[in-house]
Amino acid sequence: MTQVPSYDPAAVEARWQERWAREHANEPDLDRPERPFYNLMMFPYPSAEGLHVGNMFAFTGADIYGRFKRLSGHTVFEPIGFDAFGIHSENYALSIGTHPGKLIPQNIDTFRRQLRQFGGMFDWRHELSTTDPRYYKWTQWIFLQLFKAGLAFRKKGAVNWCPKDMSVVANEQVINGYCERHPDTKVELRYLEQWFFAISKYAERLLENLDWLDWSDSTRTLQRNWIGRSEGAELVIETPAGLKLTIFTTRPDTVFGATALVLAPEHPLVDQLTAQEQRRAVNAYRRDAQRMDLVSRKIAADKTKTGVFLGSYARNPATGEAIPIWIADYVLMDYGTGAIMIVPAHDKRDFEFATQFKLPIREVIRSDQLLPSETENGVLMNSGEFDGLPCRDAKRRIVAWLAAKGLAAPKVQYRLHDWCISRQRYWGPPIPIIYCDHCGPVGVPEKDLPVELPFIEDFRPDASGVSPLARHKEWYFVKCPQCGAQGRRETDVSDTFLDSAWYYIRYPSTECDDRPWDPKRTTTWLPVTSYIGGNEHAVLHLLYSRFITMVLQELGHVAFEEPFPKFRAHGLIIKDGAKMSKSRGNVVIPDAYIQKWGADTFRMYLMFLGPFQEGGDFRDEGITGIRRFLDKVWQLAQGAALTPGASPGLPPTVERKLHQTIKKVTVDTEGLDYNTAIAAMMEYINLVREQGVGSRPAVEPLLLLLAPYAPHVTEELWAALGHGQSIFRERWPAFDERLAAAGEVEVVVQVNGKVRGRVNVNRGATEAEVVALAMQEESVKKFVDGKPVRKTIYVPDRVLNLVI
RNA sequence: GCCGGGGUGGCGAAAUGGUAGACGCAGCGGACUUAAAAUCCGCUGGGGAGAAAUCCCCAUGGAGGUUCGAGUCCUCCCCUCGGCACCA
Repeated sequence: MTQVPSYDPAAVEARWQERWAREHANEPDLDRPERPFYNLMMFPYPSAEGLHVGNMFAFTGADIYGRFKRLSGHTVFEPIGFDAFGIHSENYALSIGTHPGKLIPQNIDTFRRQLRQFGGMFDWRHELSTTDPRYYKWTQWIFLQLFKAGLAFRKKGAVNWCPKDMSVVANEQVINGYCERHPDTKVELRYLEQWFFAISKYAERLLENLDWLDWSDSTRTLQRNWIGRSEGAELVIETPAGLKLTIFTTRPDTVFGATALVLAPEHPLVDQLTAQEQRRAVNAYRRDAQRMDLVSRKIAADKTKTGVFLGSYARNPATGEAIPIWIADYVLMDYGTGAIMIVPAHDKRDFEFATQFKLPIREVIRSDQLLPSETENGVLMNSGEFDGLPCRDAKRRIVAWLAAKGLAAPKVQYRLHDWCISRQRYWGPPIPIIYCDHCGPVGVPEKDLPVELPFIEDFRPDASGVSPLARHKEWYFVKCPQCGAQGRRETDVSDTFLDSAWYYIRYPSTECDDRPWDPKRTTTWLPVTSYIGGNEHAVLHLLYSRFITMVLQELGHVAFEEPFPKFRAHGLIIKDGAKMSKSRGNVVIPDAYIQKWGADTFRMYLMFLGPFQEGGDFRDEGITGIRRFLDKVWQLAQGAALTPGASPGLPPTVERKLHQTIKKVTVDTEGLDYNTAIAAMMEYINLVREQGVGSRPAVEPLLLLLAPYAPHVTEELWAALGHGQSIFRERWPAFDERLAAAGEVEVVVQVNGKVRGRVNVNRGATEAEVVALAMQEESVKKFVDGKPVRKTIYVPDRVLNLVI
């Protein structure tokens, strides 16, 4: 027997990576695709640490899917790029005393090398970086489109200010009141004028479309919760002095039980509503509330309620009774109208507040539950003509009754806030606006784009609330494009999430310089066919991208309103039971593993760890199992390559297993169930080896099934078997349902639901035949014990249950 | 507090309401070897009976229920991970 060459992953992988690059094997003709398939994965932020295992896990899962689609006859476009602007990069550059403009290109080089090494099917011709002026020129252009449409506007308001980042951060970047990037730093409340995008106008559409998007349920749920739709009513509350206040409630049915009106401390009508003798107390309380950052206010949820009586009264719109007006910091100015009616009997917080300040508690709902009850399943009481009505009906009836008096209107309220995109930092695309004393904020004319980010050495931010760019007068002062007077540039840059909100539209058109994207390419390739990424972006990137796409569609720039009709969330790779993070020091860098085991083994190992869509705990003990499997494949294929002459056909058991395996791997790969697909291939090769069938008909289909998972070694073996062209130009094997079905099956015989025996029958045997056979089995007879069989249940080809 | 996902051998995990634990790791025994590694073969949830082939009982976080039959469906509870959180 001739000796087969041994499997040297490093050599095999280097050879094929070089060849793929040389032959432009992964750069499809985007203008003449066959069944185009846009396979997108979330582009990485090029950190200094390099690609970590979490990235690899995500990219491998997406890459397998892309390669599978390519073998299935699609022209697959699988681009990659770098989300390289942003505070992450800037902070890191600051911490090591370098400039992000120098740091980022180095990091990108590292990422490129790593991305090639793991064997991704990337089309490098279409690589992009958000920091490239050729890219962010169009990010700025998108800002201008929103500005022109009135969807980008300036607003002064309470914003989250991170003292470490020395910048405003979005609501989405605040976690429990702490900065997303500085878990030990509380975010402060500041009142600043900022640029906002009117995403809340799109709340309903963003929510509705979730019903038909083919997305992981987990992601859809996260977005729904984030948008936070509440149905209720706005009620108008009048004061004896004739002032009108609007409150929002989801429980208009409880209005008869409202015993006080409570406003947020910042509410604009507080001054007017405060009686002379309460002025000092009220002002003191307001000052305290102002000083408090958002965090303390949020954390105060478990603390005793605080508040101050304004000394004035309003009328309960239902009863006409005078109810006291208070301010309390548990009422938030940025939700609803900043004012609420309190119904202590049927709301936990209102109950706490009323108890604290000895306000009356009036029950208006009767239910079986203990009080105070927040039930919506009760029946009204103490509510005049509405007594006896179930809550649901009462809601409608009471709103209609008050509406007739001009005191109510149905209202849908969302939790989603407008998107604050201003950042008082350096490392981002400058917001393309010029302030003019005569014309106000004026958009930079499109012909003058990009507004290039100047290279400045002193990019360090300060606590002034003004971007470092403002310190550079030559850049800062500029003529107003409208009237020619001296104007000033906007010195804030935009949020990184704006960069990543449209990169997928740019990818197919990276060559374009006169337009953000080529219309024909865009029609061919978008929306994205399949998007795979992490749920950590469910409410940031994915929501912003949907919003930007909706706006672009409305403005006529693209023809689709949803960018990602199909999205799958992959799981999280954790280490020792915890999320990987630099602070925990448990980040796994893949390079050493790839060096030791090879990219193919590492790819498969990551996919075998657990279900792709659930993730798993990274531990490297199991990796040998994958390597042993690839060694077996190598031995088998090389053996077949060395066997001359015509190959004999497969024995029936192997042939059946082959078709079962093709079926299983096809279905599982399509469903991203990679762990079970790999298990099926292992079962197959175990059988082939046991049966000693090392021939081409046994091996070649296996190589095709394995190719998306282990692209390098399968290319090598495919070539060794004498094929002149890349395995990725071949076709995915088809399975024959009849061959996959066994001729003979084992039917389990149960007596009263317990397994008592097994009989072998031909597939499709009748119930009578199976019963007859079963009754001859000693083990079955023993349990039937001569008693009459009362009932038989037969599941064809699977199980027979005798009930006695 | 609210909304989701989970809880199955020593470990990672599999199971359209139909043989629980496929596949892999680790472990044990054997072959090869001076030896080790690698490789190959066998065993491997717990308990019990038997010389053995085999056979029986128990077992999917806990307690009930539906069903001929439940890891899977229903009710209640416990634990855990993730998201949101004074959102009216």
